[in-house]
Amino acid sequence: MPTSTVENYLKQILIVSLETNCPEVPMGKVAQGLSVTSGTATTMFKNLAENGWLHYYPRRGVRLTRKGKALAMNMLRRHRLLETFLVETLGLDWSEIHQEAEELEHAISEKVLEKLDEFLGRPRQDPHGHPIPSRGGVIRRSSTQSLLSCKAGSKVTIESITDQESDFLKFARKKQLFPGQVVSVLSHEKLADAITLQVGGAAPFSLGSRSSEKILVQA
Amino acid sequence: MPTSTVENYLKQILIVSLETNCPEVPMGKVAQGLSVTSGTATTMFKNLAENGWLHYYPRRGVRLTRKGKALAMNMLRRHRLLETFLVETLGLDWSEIHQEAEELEHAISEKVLEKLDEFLGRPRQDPHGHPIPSRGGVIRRSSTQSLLSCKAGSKVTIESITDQESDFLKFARKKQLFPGQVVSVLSHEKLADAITLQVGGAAPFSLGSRSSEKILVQA
DNA sequence: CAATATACTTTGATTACTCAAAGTTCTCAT
DNA sequence: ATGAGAACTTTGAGTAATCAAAGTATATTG
Repeated sequence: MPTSTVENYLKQILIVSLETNCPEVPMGKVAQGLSVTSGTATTMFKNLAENGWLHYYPRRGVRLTRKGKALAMNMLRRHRLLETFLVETLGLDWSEIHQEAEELEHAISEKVLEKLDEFLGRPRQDPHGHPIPSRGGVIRRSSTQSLLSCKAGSKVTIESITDQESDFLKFARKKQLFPGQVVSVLSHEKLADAITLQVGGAAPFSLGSRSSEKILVQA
Repeated sequence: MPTSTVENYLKQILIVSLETNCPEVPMGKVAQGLSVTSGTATTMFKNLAENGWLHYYPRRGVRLTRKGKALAMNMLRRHRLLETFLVETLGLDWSEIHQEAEELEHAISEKVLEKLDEFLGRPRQDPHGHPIPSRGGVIRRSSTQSLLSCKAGSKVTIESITDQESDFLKFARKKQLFPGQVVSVLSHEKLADAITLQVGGAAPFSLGSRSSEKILVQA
């Protein structure tokens, strides 16, 4: 039985590999994502490799085994179903659910998870717009296009917000940036590192590249 | 911030002290309840005392401080609200919820707990018939009368089942022994250590003293 | 190609638990 | 009041996870 620390490492590795579209993940990204020192992550990687969760290529990175990926996918499923429950059923705010789910995902059993999935009506995506893996670990491929890659004059639909920071999410909601919303790109100044948007009839506003990268869209 | 181990020790101490109606709890009962060796519990007690959760009287036992009791009550509240949720909302079976709640109670935040309480309609008791402490840590006094103390010919109402063992709970349900049920005591043979009951129109059956002690009733 | 910077690994120590087994104190029945 | 047994404490050792700091390999850049 994996400890919750093991679960966290594997989930983080999966998240990075989904983000970068590359199955091999460097040590540093994982350590940073989990807020541990690089030495700690190295030690843990050797441990995880010994237990068959991943392959460890020193100074190069890690790659999840089938077993490791299955567990990581399951963690993502737990996390996203719990987030959905917290928003849909209990009425918590979009911006405060990440940390809550982060704790609960290690405590919920497979049986309860199944009942919860059923209770929620087997949702396909969480409140951030992220796809929820199926019980078998299959996940819908996310859009590769972010607001940053949109041309001036285009009109796109928000698919998801790939950031868990409460402050950013609060800001996004205030500006009506959430899954399903239609956004007009008024201008895109590559050199100024800024993109100007309009959502619905509200006043136009600008986002820098850091922020617009976090918003995935569909044409 | 207390670890979940600390939470478990304090909750166990509270449970024993409620059961025995005595605020001072001997080491052994706690160690046994938590399935740890007596040495482990002793070490932990010193630690808990140092951190102000309880008073430790060597070779005599422990007594929760105000702070310790507050946390323990809160754990009981979490546990019982979660059990209620698992049965009422998700439809899990009465007999399988204890272990599930045991894990979740350490992971749920105060905020989510509040929302859950509201969602459930602020229930006063859990599926086993145990009172749910209020947010302030107030708890309804449980009945001191068990089936064991009932005379032949009496007719009583079940208040609660004070056992978490899945097998016993399954048996109890099969025999229609659950909170709210009315039971007739047909005979009570002190020497034979047996009590014979009838619930509704079903066939009478007998319980030993171990079992009948676990069923609290109101006249 | 050497110097440096970056990314990673190793080492030694710490914290929060846990157990087994040896040692101590207390109680109570003779 | 004493000696046996129960209940408790102490001791020594182990596991899982962590960090800081020192060490090593690799890439980049002048």
